[in-house]
Amino acid sequence: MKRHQPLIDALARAARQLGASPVPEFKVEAPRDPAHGDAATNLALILAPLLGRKPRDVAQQLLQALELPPGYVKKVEIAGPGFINFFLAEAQLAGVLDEILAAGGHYGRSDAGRGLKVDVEFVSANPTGPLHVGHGRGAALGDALASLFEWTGHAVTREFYVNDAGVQIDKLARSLWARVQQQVGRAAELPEGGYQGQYLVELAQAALAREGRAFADLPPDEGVRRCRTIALLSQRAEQDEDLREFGVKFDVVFAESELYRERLIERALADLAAQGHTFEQDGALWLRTTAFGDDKDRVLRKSDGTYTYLLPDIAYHRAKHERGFARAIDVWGADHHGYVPRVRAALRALGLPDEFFHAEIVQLVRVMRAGEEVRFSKRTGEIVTLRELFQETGVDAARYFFLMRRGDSQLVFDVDLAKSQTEANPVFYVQMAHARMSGIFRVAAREPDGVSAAGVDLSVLAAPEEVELMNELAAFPGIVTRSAETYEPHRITGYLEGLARIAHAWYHKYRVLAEPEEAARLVLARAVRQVLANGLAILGIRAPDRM
RNA sequence: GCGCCAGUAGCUCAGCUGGAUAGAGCGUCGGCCUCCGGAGCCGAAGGUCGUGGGUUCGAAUCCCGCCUGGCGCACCA
Repeated sequence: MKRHQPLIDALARAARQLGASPVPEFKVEAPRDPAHGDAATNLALILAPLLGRKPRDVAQQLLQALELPPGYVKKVEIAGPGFINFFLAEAQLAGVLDEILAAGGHYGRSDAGRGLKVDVEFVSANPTGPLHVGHGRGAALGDALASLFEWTGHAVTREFYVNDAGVQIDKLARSLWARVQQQVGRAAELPEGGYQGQYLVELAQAALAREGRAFADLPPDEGVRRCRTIALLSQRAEQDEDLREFGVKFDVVFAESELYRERLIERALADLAAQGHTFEQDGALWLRTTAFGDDKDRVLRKSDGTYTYLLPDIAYHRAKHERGFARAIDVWGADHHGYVPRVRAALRALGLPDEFFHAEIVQLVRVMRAGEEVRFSKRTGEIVTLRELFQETGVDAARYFFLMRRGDSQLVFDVDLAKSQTEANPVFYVQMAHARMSGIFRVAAREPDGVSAAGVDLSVLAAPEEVELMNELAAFPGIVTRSAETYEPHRITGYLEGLARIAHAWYHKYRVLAEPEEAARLVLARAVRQVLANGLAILGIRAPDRM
């Protein structure tokens, strides 16, 4: 049942009695300021112009017509321009605690997604080098989004796409071959736009050590071919290991080469052509994406006969649809955002529904250390790798920092703050709140899960901080739903910081153990601990019992 | 030039399917340790919400113009 449903129903009935038919949409929500009660509605403000009366008069009449279940509210008042504020009875407020204890690790889950199959593709880094901090942000965000969809009742697949068939891999292979030659003292130059990172030097040394010096004397074609396999496997293995340690696990790793092997690319091309969406010009084959919302037409097959990247991507997304997904969500870096309209247009051309494809764009990450920006550039070989970052800050802090800003705002990652063990560090602050709640049970020598609300008088939880806590706890399921709907995990971090703040203040001001309110406060402490843990679980961050 | 994203406190950012006095953290200043963890808590100062219009009873939030920054505008990926 939706929160405050009895209130919503009663208000709607009252509105009908005043002659509003149909009843317009109105809100019942928790006011920002606790002094405005536990729930407030703008119904009178909405109704006033329709009824041609002043909002406060309408509010007055609504209250006269309002019939609520007995014992539901403690106090009702008309405030401001015509808001109606409700102060709920303690027993009503405390109902959320029963709910949380009963649901446990499921509190906040919903079936809003009705089992819809969703594919979340993220990271999808080219296998041409180590993962950097930008990939880390994509990894944290994609994983959290996937988790949010699970929490809202979707059937989720986490997917990684490997570009193992493009020209970048050729460059990588030839770069490695050049490094091999250099290792044996030959003057070889990296190819134009090749990969300059130190990791290829190390890989060349490892390859020579394993294959022997004869490896460097292979014919160039054969050597490059071998280098391609060596580089691909080694880069993929390293990326997988980084991701594993970062706490991200993929259900599917899909290789571009599979699209060729399965002839999905030719099929996509043939279907597009058969439907008359392609044309030839200047020796190339074009897709008429302008007919589907793009601002210019795009080349599918270049005049040299090779395909552009767009075509495999079309085939790939269509394959996702054919695999049964109702939604395909791609987490992409900001440098790819211009690519969205043409993919969308192409999928329209193939007749896929518009809501099938969603690209979530992640803006760039700047790393700050000791007040200065740490520069990184893949081209010059100087980079901040994801691994370096999370080894320094810890995985929890890194994930949290990547998630605490909206994806479409640029992120300044303060390494010193992420490492600090103080209240200034939000992830520490939230985890500390969980540890403190756990500490109460440790001192009481009780298992948190053994605490029950049965037979406990929860109406003694009447302190302002306690009312605020219960309202905050009750808001959690709505936050999860909204966060999933808007693709915004940062709503969860913001919520957790708010909940932690109230929890710390409550903990500091009131004792739990050896007080007359002990039984009720233990119930509250368990509920707070549970919701903190659930929120952290969505983000893939540990909820420690002690720090 | 065109497109996307952003511009909110000294700094980093929330708030954006319109709602009450625009919030948090950092930093600054000032309080609080017999007491479940002071690894914490409480308070103060600090804002023309880039800017100019518009819609509305009501705009940080919606619409339009302009300014600034990032990214993108390939027969690259």
